[in-house]
Amino acid sequence: MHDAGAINRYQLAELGSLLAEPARAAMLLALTDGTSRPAGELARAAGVTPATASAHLRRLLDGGLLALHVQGRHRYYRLADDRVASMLESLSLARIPAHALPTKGNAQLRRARYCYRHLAGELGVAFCAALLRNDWLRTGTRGLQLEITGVDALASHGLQFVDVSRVYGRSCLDWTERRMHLGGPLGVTLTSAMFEAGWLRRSPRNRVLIPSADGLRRLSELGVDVS
Amino acid sequence: MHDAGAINRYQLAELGSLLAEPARAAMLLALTDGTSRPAGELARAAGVTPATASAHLRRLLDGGLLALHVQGRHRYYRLADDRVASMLESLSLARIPAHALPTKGNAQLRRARYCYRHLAGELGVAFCAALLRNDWLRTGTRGLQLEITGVDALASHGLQFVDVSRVYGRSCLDWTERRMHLGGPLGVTLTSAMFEAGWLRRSPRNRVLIPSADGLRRLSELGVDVS
DNA sequence: ACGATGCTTCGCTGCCGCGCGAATCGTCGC
DNA sequence: GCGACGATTCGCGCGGCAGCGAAGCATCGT
Repeated sequence: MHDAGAINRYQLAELGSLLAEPARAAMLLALTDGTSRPAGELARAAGVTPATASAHLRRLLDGGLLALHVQGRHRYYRLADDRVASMLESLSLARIPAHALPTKGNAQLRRARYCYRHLAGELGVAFCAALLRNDWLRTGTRGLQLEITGVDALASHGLQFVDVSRVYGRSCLDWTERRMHLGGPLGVTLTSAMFEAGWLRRSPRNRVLIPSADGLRRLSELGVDVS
Repeated sequence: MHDAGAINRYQLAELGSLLAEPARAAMLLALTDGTSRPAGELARAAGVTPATASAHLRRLLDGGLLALHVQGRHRYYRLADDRVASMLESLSLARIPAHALPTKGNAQLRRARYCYRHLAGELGVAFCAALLRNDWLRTGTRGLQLEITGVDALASHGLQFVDVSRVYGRSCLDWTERRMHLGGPLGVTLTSAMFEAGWLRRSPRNRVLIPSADGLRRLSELGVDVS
């Protein structure tokens, strides 16, 4: 008996074999932005025929890495949950030499981007830091939790969202910043609220998030370093 | 050109195939405590002949997951760096159902354990939280950094260590706590200092770390919640 | 110098699984 | 209903690789 809760060799090997095929890896990477995509599109993304893709998708589904949503004759696949997403992010990080991280270019992507439906990048890190600095976010037993004071502060600056007293966040390591930001259900909730408040909008082409002038002003008022 | 810094499908698949074999997975898991082990021992741990183990170890070495230290006729393998270790930790986390995480039993292991040569578990999380709460730890551009005030505070409570002005830490997600603690070179340095100060000692059998009464008192004085 | 020990390399066998085309199932549009 | 379309299942060929035993190489002990 050793390390209850720890993964065993067979579970790790099973997980590895799910990643071990370039076609499956491509599918997973195509889904890291949190979108749901039909099987045919994933087949094209992976560069294999629909028949082959179907077999791969079945394995990923059985392996618990994907979730399925059936709509008419389409079958939409997405990452099973945000733990799978952050696993993929951390794997990405693991394979990149540390000195290569602060990439030139891609300034927009470094600035603010979508990381499985929550805000990441410099702005995401700064937002999370501000929440912590003001004691609006605390680490409870079940994850990161927004304090009442935080809810009030965000609301007073025009950010409206549902009751988050039972919504928990997770710390998510950022692959460009190598610093923590707010993920999990709480991160998704707050990011969605920013969309609705017009603070942020998505780029149609990639994972870049574009803050509005109003959004930046509001964030700045909340103590977020938007420089 | 997309997502500079992100892993591509072939890199992810290569990484996956390294994990995909139970024998290799067993070897990696046997090394997650940060030890170096000779090839023969790893062969026994994996349940394969030395010949087979040698081939596996070569692949892991070429893949950048292991490092090698030759001493006489022994060849000692260890995890290449702590990014590999935290990658393995995050993979473990990904495969464990959320509701199963707060495991009964293994109280000692949940309490404090070795995570690739730094302190993890409840005590690790609480220690990191205290550092952040007192503004002794800040997130600089190159990683987590200890402030002068933090160095002084720790020193005044009897913790002695080398100059850490250029030693950076990384946030490391904990698989029992699901919360951040301090890893990376800085985490290793501080944990080593705790060993030398007699605050902690290792269990000979597993990854459990046992705090001394004096260590708990010192940590408590530093604002760490040791309850 | 000699055998014992730890580890690697070589040659071989067997098996797993990827990829495709063809066929099948289910749904949508007319 | 009927064909068109998305997706899955089936059967087959082929490549890669895990596993072992035997042999080779380096080092330690005496």
